[in-house]
Amino acid sequence: MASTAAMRTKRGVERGPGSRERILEAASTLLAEGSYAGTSISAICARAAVPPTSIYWHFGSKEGLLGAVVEEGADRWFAGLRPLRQPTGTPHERLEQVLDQLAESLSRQPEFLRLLLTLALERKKTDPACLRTIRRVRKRALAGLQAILEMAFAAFGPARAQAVASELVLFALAFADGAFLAHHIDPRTTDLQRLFGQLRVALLALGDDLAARHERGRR
Amino acid sequence: MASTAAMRTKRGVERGPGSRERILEAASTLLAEGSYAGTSISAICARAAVPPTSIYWHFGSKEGLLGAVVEEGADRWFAGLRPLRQPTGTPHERLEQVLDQLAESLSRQPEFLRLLLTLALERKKTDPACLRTIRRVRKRALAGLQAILEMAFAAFGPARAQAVASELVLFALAFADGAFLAHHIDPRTTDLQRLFGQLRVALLALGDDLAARHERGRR
DNA sequence: CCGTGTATGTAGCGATCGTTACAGGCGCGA
DNA sequence: TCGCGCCTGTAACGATCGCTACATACACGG
Repeated sequence: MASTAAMRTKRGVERGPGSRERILEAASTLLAEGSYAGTSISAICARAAVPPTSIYWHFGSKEGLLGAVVEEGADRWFAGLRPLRQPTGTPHERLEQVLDQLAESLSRQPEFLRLLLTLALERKKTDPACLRTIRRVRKRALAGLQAILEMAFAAFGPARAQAVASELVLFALAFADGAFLAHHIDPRTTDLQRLFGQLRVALLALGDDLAARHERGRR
Repeated sequence: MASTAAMRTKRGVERGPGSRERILEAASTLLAEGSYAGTSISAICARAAVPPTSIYWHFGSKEGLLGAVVEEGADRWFAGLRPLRQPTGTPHERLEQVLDQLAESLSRQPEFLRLLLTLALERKKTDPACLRTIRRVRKRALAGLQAILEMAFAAFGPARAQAVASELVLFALAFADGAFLAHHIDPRTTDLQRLFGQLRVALLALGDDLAARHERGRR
């Protein structure tokens, strides 16, 4: 039943030779390079060196496994992000530092991102729970991005910086997704560094544009 | 064999009550909202009201059907794009007109785009033929986008406009992909119009930035 | 009328899918 | 030593997968 995964005690988790973690790792990898329907339980078993029954004991079903992969994968992914150093200098320099760190963090663990994008695209009708998790992860990413942008636009003053950042955060995330996708489709002709450099220029221009418009609106 | 689909004569195609087209349409729809592995032949048959043998007669295999869907879907998609009117006015106004038309054209037939993105994300290891087609479609889209951007930056002069456009075309496409994805994931909180408006400001700023840099490099 | 080629319909192939029943190994408290 | 709960191993379930052998229906040139 559904309670099996929840009722695991400390002792049980400690004793096992990490089979649960191996399953999650294998499933995460295979799901990221295939699709949900295209990733079979038996393939996950083979990769994790585990009998099918172990998967069902830990996660109850294939859907349950997917949920755990997304949920715990998100935790691990956010935990793996390098904490950002406080940027210094002009807004231009601040953005450059901060976007460089971001791009590096993103390209360091692309697997989970690919998994999320795949799931978001393919699971239109089914599994609202998974979609909810995806949206939650996305919200968390947006919050992180917003903090980054606020740092970069801090020269505008805190209130203005926050307003500008919240306006631009969706733009930045959409672009980051698209750049990631382009790199996935055709890594040879996709220069991520140049793209993120262009993003920096674009964000600065958008920030100035917004600031000017706010200024004009205030009078 | 593989020759079955190729050796269809004019007469045969004319006679059929459009079963081939019904299959393509059904497959395209189902593939776009599911995944390749998750879309079964029987589901396509049910939707197209066609026996499985018809699919195999027309396309030889599931892979063959996928290839035809992508190939002919691309043709139909490009054919369905509204021909762009020649923009007028300042670069700002030109870009606005041209991006508005583009956004409208994109949102009018999102199905094929979703299909392409799904396939691009999920089919990492397998099927190089399909990936090649995806890249070709992408190249065609890039060429179209480039023409659009050249129109918008025509005020820079033809040579400069072309240089600027070829620099920015990857940026624009990445952003368009990302915006499309964001809208797919969470349509409620994604304002495509605003995003494309921001893209316009960003492209103009990037164009100016590039022009200034070229100017500086020339001296 | 017959023969030919195009396209559909019927029935079922072996393989694999997600899942489960059930027995057994293992480490623990009693 | 025993029972008990955690976790693994064996074997198989019914369903569905992609695919095919084969017969049939229809339109045509001869």
